Amino acid sequence: MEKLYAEIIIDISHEALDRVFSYKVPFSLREDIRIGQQVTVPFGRGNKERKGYVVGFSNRTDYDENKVKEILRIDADAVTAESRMLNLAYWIRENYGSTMIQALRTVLPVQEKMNRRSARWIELKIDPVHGPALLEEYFGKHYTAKARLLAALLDQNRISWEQAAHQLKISKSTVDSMVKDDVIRVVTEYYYRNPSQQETELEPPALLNKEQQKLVDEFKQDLLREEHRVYLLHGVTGSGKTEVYLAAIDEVIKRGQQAIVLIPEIALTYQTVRRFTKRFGERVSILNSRLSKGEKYDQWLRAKQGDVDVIIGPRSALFVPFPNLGLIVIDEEHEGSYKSEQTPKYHARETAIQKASMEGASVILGSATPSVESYKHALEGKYRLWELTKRAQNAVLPQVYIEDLRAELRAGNRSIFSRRLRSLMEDRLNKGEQMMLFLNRRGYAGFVSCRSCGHVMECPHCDVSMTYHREGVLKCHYCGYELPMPKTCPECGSPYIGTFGLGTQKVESAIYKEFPGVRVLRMDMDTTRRKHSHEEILKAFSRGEADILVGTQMIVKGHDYANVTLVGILAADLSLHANDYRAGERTFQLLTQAAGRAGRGDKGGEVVIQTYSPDHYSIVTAAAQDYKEFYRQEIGYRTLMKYPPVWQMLVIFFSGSDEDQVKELSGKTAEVLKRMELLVIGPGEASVVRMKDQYRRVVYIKDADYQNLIRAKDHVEAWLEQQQEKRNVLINFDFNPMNSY
DNA sequence: ATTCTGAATCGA
DNA sequence: CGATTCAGAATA
Repeated sequence: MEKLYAEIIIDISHEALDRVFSYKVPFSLREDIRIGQQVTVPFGRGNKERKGYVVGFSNRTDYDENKVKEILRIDADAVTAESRMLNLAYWIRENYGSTMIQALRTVLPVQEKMNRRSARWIELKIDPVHGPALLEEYFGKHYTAKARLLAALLDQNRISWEQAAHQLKISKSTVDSMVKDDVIRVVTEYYYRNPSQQETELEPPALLNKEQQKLVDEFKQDLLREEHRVYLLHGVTGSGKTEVYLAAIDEVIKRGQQAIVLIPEIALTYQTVRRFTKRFGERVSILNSRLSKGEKYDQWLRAKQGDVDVIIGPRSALFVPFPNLGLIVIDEEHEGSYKSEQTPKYHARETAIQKASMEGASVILGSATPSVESYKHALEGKYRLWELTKRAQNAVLPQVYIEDLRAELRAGNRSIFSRRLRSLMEDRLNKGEQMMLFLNRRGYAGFVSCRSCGHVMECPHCDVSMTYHREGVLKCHYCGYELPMPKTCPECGSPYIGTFGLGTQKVESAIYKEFPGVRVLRMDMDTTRRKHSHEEILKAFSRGEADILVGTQMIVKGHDYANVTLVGILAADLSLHANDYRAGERTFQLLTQAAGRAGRGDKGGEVVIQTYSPDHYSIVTAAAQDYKEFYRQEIGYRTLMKYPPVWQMLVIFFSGSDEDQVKELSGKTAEVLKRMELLVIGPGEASVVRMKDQYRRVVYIKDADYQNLIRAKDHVEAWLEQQQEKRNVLINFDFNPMNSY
């Protein structure tokens, strides 16, 4: 096609500009211009220079030809989005609701080309046999600098530029002169900045057990037949899922293809990367948000040029431009962090499956507690279900006790530890074994209220109760606002103002009080704010510097400690009564994982789950480590309540500083939707009515068909466009949300 | 998102 | 009557 006109997306995120604009391609650029390139174009009345992306070409235009402007230039130092990335961006925009430019920015994790790092070396160009003669000549002429360099080069055949300059005191003019005489040459070698920097020796692959081997064989068969499926690998903790990933990746690499490994949290990168480098050596790389721009660009380039086979990283690593992608592995696929918090709110699992189908690659989803979504797909045959039932290295399941906190209270036990937990803790302290106590709330106490009038201290910006921290401050966990703890009630002046509920800080104090002399480490958002504090605390614990590790959910992820033989979950109900439909699932996952921390060595372990709802199916099935029964109960609840994955759900979220405007717009939107014969709930207040001084309202839509929800989103977007009055209300779409609103 | 335009309002 | 402000329109 003649490239007379280019279709350009302008780099401005606004719905009104979220379409293509035609520009003339000047003759001088016709040879070089490509789809996906970043270009600079004049835009608007002032012909202000703007960046844009080429998304297509045409030899005619529907627009008034006299008004069509010319592309100014191609931005050579920008990264190009290949057409497959553009296609994926279109898909993300369609399925999650965003502007094209937001979707493009998502699939282009690296935006800008960085200078390559290089090293310069000086090498001998003449045959070394002529060296001594030349050296004589230099000495004769008192060319001392040249002689020094030549002598050094005869000794070791290459010398770095830095070494020559600093140690041998050779100036650039000396080098230039010798290069001119064809005695030496200067070579420039480019290298990649390497963020992983792990010197690990290669290890032979571990022998697979029968179960694992069967799955890997099946994977091989499918590859041979060019069948690219999605596999759900359901394996109990310690059943060797990673071995299966490694073997599958090995197969893909043998075919000359590459693999992406997604992991839920940056904190786990180090451990994971080490296992992969032990198997695949240098050809493994990482990509995450903590890398510098230069490091990111280099990893991106290595992948693009086929210099790495495996890339490991969180959600965003999905968009690495491998030339021939063969496999995407998603470890701990149930994790909420795979869903983006920013627009477009894409889910990495769904997006990975889409990407894989576009590029002819396979997907392996792995988890000990699969998401209800994935398990449903697996049972329906949409995914291939793989199961690993045997724990490796003869490890045994821990003994789990459920302790009813109501019964404790009736028996006169007012401590935060049940009688059983307390006696087991004493036992472990006597034996010198370690334990972990888990509580899903940081701070000292839940909330602060007045015993006389019932007034609860709330954040002035957020309509949530504030949390007491031991330093005598009240903190808002939503916006970070802090207040000194008042001496008297600000409402009635009564001095009887006090703390209620339980936080990790209070647990720590309670341990010191009930077990004097015990060594405790606490790990939560407040103690891990510094960059490596997370790893430092865990390392200190594994070195045995504490008897008890107290923490929020961050302590239950990964990390095996042979000496931990007791895990206490102090209040399992905290996550159970969160007001969203995933609360039961999250509780099950949390408890299963926490229980999995006990007895990773050969000592066997015990787990105590303290709860006010000992009969709840999430708790009972987690204690029994019975995923299938949990799924049966959970899917029943989801079916009954028309929740995902049985039905599909779209949340439209409104927020703004003017409460009336937010109310009006959300109300009107709901009316528009109700006319579409959709199941519309709301508008209602968000669970946090006001956050950072912004009023928040939500409308929920449910439908059996996801496509209908996309249609609803498109309809609302079009309708909003028509609304004339100036909008000061922010509107967000979230499909099948992971967190509550 | 940003800029330009023309109408409405303001101050003398 | 010119200056200033503001809503609205257009962006190729």
